[in-house]
Amino acid sequence: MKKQAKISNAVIKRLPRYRRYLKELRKKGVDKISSNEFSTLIGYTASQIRQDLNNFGGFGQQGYGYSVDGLYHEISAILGLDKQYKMVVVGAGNLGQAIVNHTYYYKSGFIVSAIFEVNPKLIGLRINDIEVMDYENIVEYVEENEIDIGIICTTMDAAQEVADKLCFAGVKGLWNFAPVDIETPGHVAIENVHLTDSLYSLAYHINGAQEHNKK
Amino acid sequence: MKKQAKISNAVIKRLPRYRRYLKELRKKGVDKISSNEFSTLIGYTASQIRQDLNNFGGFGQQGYGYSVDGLYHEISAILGLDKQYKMVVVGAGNLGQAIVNHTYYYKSGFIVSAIFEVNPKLIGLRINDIEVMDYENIVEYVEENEIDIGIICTTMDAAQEVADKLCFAGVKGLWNFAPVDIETPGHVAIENVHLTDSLYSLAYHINGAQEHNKK
DNA sequence: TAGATTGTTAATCGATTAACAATC
DNA sequence: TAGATTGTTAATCGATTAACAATC
Repeated sequence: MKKQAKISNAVIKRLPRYRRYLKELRKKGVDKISSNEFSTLIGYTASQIRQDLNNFGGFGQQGYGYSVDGLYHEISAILGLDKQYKMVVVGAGNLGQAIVNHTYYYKSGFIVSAIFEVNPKLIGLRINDIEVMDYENIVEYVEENEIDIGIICTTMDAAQEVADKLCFAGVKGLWNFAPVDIETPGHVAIENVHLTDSLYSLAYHINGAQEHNKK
Repeated sequence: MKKQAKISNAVIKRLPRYRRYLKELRKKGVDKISSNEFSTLIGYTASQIRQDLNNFGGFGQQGYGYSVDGLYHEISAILGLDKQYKMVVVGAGNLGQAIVNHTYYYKSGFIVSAIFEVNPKLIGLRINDIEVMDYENIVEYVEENEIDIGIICTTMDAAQEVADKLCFAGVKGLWNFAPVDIETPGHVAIENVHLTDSLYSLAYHINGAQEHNKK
């Protein structure tokens, strides 16, 4: 088995977008699409689309294009969306609750199996029919239930310690919403979502662009 | 006034991170920092730090380094965080509510002044002391109150129409959480936050990397 | 002044785009 | 077969890193 060259993160970050557009096309009953047609729709160059897809294999057919349904399933498989993931949320605040609901609605393969909290007033409650458990028991739970993903919705201060515990307990990935950059051992994937940073870059674009001239 | 070269989005996206680290340093009472020390801390090369900052002006002092407090304020100003922003949230579901709370806690300059909904059961309620209003009245409200930012927490189907209305009513930027790519006229800034895409790229990193060999 | 560290130019690296041969 | 469109190599572009002169 030939070792494949590492695929750049820029490519990976485009895959979910390809998939979204393919899903829509599929819903509309479109059978095939050429890289040129796809380019017009999605806003990447046709060249980039072909390059991106060819990182994973030749999914198209010369003279014809790409099968919408076929490509949709290929990309889903590449992303690992043909598998199931067991997740725990840490922090039952507003954001934690929203994530529970959000994923509940949209992501069939991503199952939130428990929520962990330190606040005794919240422990024992059910959010979206998922139990809020005592943070004390998190390691035991994650180990026993073979949890894949930990979702960190804690304060900034607690985040790294929570991450360390989750990694120790054996999760394969962390989805971090706390406003710090979480560090994980090399074998644990990490996706930092910095909502505040996102809002700040929006603020820049609203008014910053023309005001900061050098000299 | 010399026209400045356009600053790449890669640079802009790093600014909030610089600011976060500077804020921490400031809290710890650190007065000055060299690009080398900052590099160790933040994980960018010293060269990149100096390049990034010099897009906006010479904030450092040769032989000394950068003033933590000074740089913190400079970056804040570049991002436009010395200004206030009036915002409306569209969609009072879980995500909308979480955003209201989230920004309420963290962002002093970003004020949510109303939430808009189509569901009559929610209209009239108060979330975090902010009124939930009828979506029917959104254009009038945004115009009269000179709202700067619209936050879209609707379904995929409604998102673009909501965006169009907000742009028509005069917002300067949109923060979109619906899982579609929103289009705006050139003068309206747009920041798409695709949480689902983020989760999917995490899934890829959990298991995808080694399984998709070509041929 | 000597040492340190920036600001800035030059070199390198990586990602995107263009071109075209392969092939359906 | 001829036309279309991919897969892939080559060219370009932009972003990052290295090097060093300027200067505090």
